[in-house]
Amino acid sequence: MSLMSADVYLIIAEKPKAAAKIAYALRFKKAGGKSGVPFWIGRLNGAKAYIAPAAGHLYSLKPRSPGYPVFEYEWAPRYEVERGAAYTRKFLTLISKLSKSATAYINACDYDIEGSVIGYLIIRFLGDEKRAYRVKFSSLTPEDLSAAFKKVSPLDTGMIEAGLCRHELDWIWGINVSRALMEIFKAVTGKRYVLSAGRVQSPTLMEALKRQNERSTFVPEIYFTLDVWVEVNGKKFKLTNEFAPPLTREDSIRIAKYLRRAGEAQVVSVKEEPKSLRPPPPFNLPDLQTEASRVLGLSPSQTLRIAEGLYLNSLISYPRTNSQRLPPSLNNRKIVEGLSRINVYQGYCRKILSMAELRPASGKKVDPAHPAIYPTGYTPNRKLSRREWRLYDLIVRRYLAAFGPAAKMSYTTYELRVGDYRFSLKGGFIVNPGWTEVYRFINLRQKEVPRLREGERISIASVKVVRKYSVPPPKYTKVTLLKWMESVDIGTEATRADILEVLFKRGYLKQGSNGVEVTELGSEVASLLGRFFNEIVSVNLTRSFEEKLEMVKAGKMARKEVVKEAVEYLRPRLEEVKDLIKKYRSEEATYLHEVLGRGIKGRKCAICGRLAEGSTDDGVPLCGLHLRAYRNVISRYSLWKERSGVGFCKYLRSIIKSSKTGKLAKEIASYLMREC
DNA sequence: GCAAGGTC
Repeated sequence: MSLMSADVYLIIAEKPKAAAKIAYALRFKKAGGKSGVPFWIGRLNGAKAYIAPAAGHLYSLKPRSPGYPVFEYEWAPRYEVERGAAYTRKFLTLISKLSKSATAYINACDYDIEGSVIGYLIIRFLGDEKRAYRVKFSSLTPEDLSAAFKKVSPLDTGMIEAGLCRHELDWIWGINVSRALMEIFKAVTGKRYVLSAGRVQSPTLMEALKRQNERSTFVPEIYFTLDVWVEVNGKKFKLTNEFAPPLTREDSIRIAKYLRRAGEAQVVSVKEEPKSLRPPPPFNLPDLQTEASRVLGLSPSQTLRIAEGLYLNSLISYPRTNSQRLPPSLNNRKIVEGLSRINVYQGYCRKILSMAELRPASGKKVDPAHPAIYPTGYTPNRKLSRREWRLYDLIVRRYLAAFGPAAKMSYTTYELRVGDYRFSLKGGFIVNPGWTEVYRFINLRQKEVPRLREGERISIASVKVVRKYSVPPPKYTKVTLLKWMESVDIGTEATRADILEVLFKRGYLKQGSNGVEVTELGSEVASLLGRFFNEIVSVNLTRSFEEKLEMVKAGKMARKEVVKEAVEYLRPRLEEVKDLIKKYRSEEATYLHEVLGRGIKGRKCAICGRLAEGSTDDGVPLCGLHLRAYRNVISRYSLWKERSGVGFCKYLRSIIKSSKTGKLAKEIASYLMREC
């Protein structure tokens, strides 16, 4: 549809930077900004028009009552509801002022469900829903934007309803379950303490706990293999075994004897091949967070915060993006020229500028609203802090690398054999560092190998039987947990790092020696949630939200109906928790203690004192986790006996000594050692 | 105070 004639239009953008791009596309002029919020004036459809920015959500859901269950809420300005949201007030003030002379409203926020809600609420509270339009664009380029404004639509009711529904569902689940947790905590400990649960944070906590439990009850497998070294011209090289490890000690000794007796290996084939390593695509936020952690040791949330600062200083593009592609319209030559004014990049920039065409590498990930992260080419007009500079440097180098030539390596692979046993020896060197010259955070592995001919025989210097242990799954770090969230598609680019920090703030997670640890509180909260609100610890809650929201968007289900379903689901569970708490208070019942794992009634774990869930073969009571560790310790022994021939007591001593064995498994082994 | 989602 085209716009109806109106005297004055008010165009709402999602944020100041987007407003500026819309203004540029529509040739509007910047005005005001005295309040700290810029706006633009121009003409649209022959009539006067304003463009005013929001700053993301300006409204938020607010509870109508304390306590729980609570299903009464209303939309209110964010500065009234949230601490630290005072800055949103000036945005509302400006829009409200401009709205007085406006007679029609255009929602020009990002074309997704949140953008639909952001614009809609502003129009609902400060404008007029009945004289409102929506523009739809897939990028913020002048072409897309001016086309979008030539073909405006009525308000996108489906998207708005789906968006409102998402907010309401997250709110009623999150607020109610959080309040229930706090009430349980108070009943048990007598203390007030802030606890929380939510569709994204709780499955993440659960995942961290699951991994921790796997590790703490882990008992390694033992196996045996061979280390074979050859000697060429006085230099020793370790061979790679191209056969499955023999596993048992007995077989390994037998093969070792055979190899020693043979004394030499024959070169079966020689392969020399060039390998070319293409440059990586420019950063999206998850890639930037991963690399900033690896190279600079920054946490994902620190990276986002610093990147936001660089963005607000116009040094880099919008960082909350999932795209690994640069837009074709981007003037890369101009950006590289800009960067060449910074000394450290000058040499490499010159190389790039001498190329006839600048073609950046690009990845598979796309983002409808924003391109990959790139430097704007402006030089910093203030001194950057050390961290800012290092992150900026990482982004610039990654961007420049995208234009660079491939890195060239030369690899040599020898295939060797001794009888039926096959080995290989590989090495390589850099022919041309290519893009790694500028993105120097990559260490191309160079390894020296001797010069050998096919058919040549070389002497075996040594053969050793080595004992190996399998390793537990790795501890999560902030980065790998964030990647897990990404892999199961919960949270968004903009929120994942913050939600992780919430888990730390609540005291559910803490930074351990080389990764994330779940605290006692974290694991108790997780077990409470699993007992009373099982859905909230699973990623399936997000999946079911997505299905419902799709239906709301398509008009197949009403928002009210979806919300009602959630209320009907939650209400009885919340009442149940409330009743249990009452019972606990009035009758001194021990149930909540039990739920919290500090039971009074019943048998207790012989090792940690928690309520027992089972017992050993000799009838010793154990809690759930120690029972799991016990089963692992017992069941692993047959394999150890088969492969190494050790007796049970020696086995226990070995697993107690091994760094691979989990803490609880060690406790069980120590307990069992009493029989030795 | 509590969610998750935007962004200064």
